Amino acid sequence: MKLTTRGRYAVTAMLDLALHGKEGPISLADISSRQDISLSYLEQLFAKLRKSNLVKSVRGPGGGYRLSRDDTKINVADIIDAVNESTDATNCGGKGICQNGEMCLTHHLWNDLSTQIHLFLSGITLGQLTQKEHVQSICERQDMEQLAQNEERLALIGLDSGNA
Amino acid sequence: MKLTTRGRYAVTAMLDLALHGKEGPISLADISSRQDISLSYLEQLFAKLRKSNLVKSVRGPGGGYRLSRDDTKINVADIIDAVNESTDATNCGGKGICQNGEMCLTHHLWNDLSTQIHLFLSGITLGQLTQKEHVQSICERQDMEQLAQNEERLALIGLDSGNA
DNA sequence: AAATAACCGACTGATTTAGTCAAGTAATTA
DNA sequence: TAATTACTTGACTAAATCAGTCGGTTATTT
Ligand code: FES
Ligand code: FES
Repeated sequence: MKLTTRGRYAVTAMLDLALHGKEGPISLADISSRQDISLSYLEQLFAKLRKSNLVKSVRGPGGGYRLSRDDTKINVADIIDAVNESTDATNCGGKGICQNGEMCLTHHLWNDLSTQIHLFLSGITLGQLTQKEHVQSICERQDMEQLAQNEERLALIGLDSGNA
Repeated sequence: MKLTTRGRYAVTAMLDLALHGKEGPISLADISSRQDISLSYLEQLFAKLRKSNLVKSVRGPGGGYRLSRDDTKINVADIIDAVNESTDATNCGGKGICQNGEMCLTHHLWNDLSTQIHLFLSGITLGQLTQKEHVQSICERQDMEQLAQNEERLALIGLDSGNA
């Protein structure tokens, strides 16, 4: 079992995609500004997500990423697996060979924990998450913040071109 | 959420203690040989377990460690916490302040996962584990192996003193 | 006194994380 | 077709963490 910022970022970014990608692809720059995740790091993560067939990319201006299937068909465990963070809690990878070929004392315990975690995470789809009202309210807040940032940026550009 | 060899070793060692410590303290050397865990590393782990009041130590010859309370009163989550591997899956430590002070999109998800994991692990006591028949059979196997090793060792010592 | 076993702190090599950087490739649009 | 935009790829890095070692100290028993 491993759950670090990487897996959390991946799920967050995918949820952002599910929330905003209803029409047309979303650029990583957008996700980066809304979710405060480094653009370069997102690129790394989306390379893996694409290899696992969870997203499709569209190049060129106006391009970006879209989910490769319906958001009700993508669950959280899928995403975590895709970025190489397993939900397996055993040391042996489920093989029961910890103690030079033999099974260690606690193998069954970690195995049970693994199935527990996997059941939970694979039972939650992006579609379900988008329906939760706390997710929707946070999403709205983030949209507002991004809008404000854009206006600031535009104002700055206006000043710059005025001065230049 | 973090679960590495450290937490697994700690639980394994504590279970070994529950299984063998019915009468008298058990030395770390014993646990080390039965469970194939480095003695020095065990010392490190037991320092933490002692600080968390899960074990009591007895110094001197014949000394070792014993559980500081009944094995039905110690659960797996206790042990994992003691060696600094938390069962918390959030990034913010449950505070909801991931995104510069505000709550991130996926906070609730990780929070739910955390309670899920904690419920599971805190519901399993060492006492329960010692009752499981697969644990008992592995325990027997390990006892046999240790016995065999000791005999080998004694035989070697016998030869050595014969030659010296 | 000698043996035993816990205690302590510093140290290490290897791995992993989170993140950056720079060069490249593909698709639009003017 | 040229310029632009945005994804793609791979190499690189600083910092953190892990698993484990080592040497020495203290307490207890025989
Ligand atoms: S965790 Fe599977 S054998 Fe130890
Ligand atoms: S995990 Fe709690 S706010 Fe992000």
